[in-house]
Amino acid sequence: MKIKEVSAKFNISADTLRYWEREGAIPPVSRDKAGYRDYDDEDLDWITFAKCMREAGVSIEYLIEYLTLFKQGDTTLQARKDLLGEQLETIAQRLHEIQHTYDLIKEKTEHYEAHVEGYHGKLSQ
Amino acid sequence: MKIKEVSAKFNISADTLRYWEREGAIPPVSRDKAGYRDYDDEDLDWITFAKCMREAGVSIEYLIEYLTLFKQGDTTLQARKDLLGEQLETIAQRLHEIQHTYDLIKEKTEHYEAHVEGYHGKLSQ
DNA sequence: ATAAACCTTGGAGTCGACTTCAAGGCAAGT
DNA sequence: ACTTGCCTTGAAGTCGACTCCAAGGTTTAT
Repeated sequence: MKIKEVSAKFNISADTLRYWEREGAIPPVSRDKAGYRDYDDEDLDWITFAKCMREAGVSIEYLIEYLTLFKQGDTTLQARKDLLGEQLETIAQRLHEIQHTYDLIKEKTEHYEAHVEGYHGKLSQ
Repeated sequence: MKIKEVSAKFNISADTLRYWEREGAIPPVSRDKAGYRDYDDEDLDWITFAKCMREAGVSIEYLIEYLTLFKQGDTTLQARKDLLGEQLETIAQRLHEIQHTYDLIKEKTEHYEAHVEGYHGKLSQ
């Protein structure tokens, strides 16, 4: 799979895909005879993972750290688990913050609902 | 309330508080005779709001837009409600993304749990 | 065989959100 | 009066995460 297709499939710019790879947030993608990136299923799995993590606000640095451990093999299983656990904590916290804000805005919009109606009422009387 | 206290209370740097005000993400704070910022309850409410929103990933630009409408008075009630509704949408989406990532990592850590145990098992036998 | 549409790399540029700096004013304690 | 600590402003600097650019190679269609 070439970079443009991957870009379309994940809705991530080709530049970003190259950037992630350059930085070491995903493993190096193998190239075809022309020197073009040719993504295999494993590469796509890494992109899925990276995309999820980035969407949840996890930094590139963390991804690099995780991949670095991963490349070092089985002896880093515990370290990787710890790293993920740490992220899980952070994400859970973020989740609650956002939930909190969601509730606040929800309430605020309902408040507005009442006010705007009141305002319309005034206008129509 | 002086800037340092506010900074401590909200755990937001004084620089950031000044930055938000300068940008128009919160209303101008009145000054005492010395020219120092003196935050009143309303100011604190705005900071609470801004902090919540920022934590949920809402941009400074949005806050400026909201405050701009707010300053224009009651005629912008509907516009403000719309703006908040829009944000609510975005935040709900973000919430789901993060929830999704949370589940994924949770699963992954459990997976690791098994593997690490397996690994320990191998070692201890 | 030539153009159009891909791809490559290295490096520079951008953007949002701070953060730091420089130069200086006020204020409370000794 | 002097030091220490907090405050002010405007401007410049930083940082993370892209995003764009230049120069050039490949592939596909005409």
